[in-house]
Amino acid sequence: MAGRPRQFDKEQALEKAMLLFWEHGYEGTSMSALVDALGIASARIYAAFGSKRQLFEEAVALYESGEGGFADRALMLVDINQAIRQMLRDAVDVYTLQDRPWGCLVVSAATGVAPENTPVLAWLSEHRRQRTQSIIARLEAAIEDDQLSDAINAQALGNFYATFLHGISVQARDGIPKDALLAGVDCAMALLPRRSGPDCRS
Amino acid sequence: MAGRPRQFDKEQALEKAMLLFWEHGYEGTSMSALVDALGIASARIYAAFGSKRQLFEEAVALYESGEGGFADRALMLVDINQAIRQMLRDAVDVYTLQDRPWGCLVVSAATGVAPENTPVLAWLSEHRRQRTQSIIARLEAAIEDDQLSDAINAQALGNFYATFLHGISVQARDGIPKDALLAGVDCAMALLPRRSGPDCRS
DNA sequence: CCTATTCTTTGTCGATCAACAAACAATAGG
DNA sequence: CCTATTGTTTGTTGATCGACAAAGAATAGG
Repeated sequence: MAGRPRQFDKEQALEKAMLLFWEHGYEGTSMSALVDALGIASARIYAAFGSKRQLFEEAVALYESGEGGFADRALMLVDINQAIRQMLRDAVDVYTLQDRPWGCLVVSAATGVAPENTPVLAWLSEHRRQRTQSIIARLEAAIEDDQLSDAINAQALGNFYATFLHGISVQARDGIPKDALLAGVDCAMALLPRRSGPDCRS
Repeated sequence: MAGRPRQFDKEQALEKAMLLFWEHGYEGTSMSALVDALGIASARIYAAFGSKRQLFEEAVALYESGEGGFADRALMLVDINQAIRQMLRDAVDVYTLQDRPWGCLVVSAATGVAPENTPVLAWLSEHRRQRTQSIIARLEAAIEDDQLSDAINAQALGNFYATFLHGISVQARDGIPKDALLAGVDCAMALLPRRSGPDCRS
């Protein structure tokens, strides 16, 4: 191996890029904005990441391995009630962090995109659908596990929680205070009974 | 009064513009796209509407006087249960119309905007906050009216429904089928008791 | 008909968009 | 030290962005 060593921290640059995409979305983040924020020339960005699109995808991967991965982590809890509650509370936490853009990168960056960039939109949409499926799968596992009554419609309830989760992102981006969001979460949790109580049969 | 009469239908043009903004957001809709869709030169658009920004605001007003006004209309129903249910079901209806863009214009057009256009973002955010307040006000009126127990926290429950409502827009835009969304709505309605049942105390 | 007023067309403005080419700089292996 | 390789800098590409100026076309009141 030979060649001149890289003079900037790629990981550090990627994180800065992620924050920009998080705040302004895919198209809202221009190359010149990236050049300013990362402190490196555009040609270097292309050399290191290939294209704006690839840089964005790496940024999303970084997001999901960090702040954005809360849902997957919470859903691993053995108790279904704790799992869902943790997921929603973490969502509120992450979406209202003081030194980060409000809301979810994967939700926020998705809309307001010119026709030529709709593939980006579809790609993010797939991410969100995946999240919905994870929630449904977790509920089904809980029913299998006898943590939840098998009278419960996992599909419907999972869609409900996914919808609510994505709604939190919109609300957080609008600056709705954290405690207001948490109060909403408490409401939503009332729909998850322990084998009896208010349910969500089909 | 004198002068050459306008040769195109302004209302018709505005509706086409609204559909474009609905689908692609504010920045995602370029002037040239508007020129193509409206079939009139850009200078005519500026003469008729002033600026892209003003055209957008007129488009949003048109949206809210039509499809987007379902929430205000539903919340006028005397029965609180019917009002909330109607609002959520109408949301699903409007956000999944076959010949319209999926999701809500006011939610979708808001994100993914370059820094110089953040005022547009804030303006739409204010619209959404207004919607949240309408829901809370309606719940408070129902408590006053004795339709709901005064043990209910209207603030929390209103935030919950607003969050869920905005989540529906995200889900609909992702192509989640209408019946799945309606199943989620049924879940959410279980949180609105008639003076007793599962509640949402503070 | 004449003139003031309004609409419409054509053309273009400077700025910015994402992307890259070519030249220069620095390192590694030999 | 030499050369192949890779990183960096500079400058520019054609396209497109939102916005408008200027000139021509069509109507009204007089």
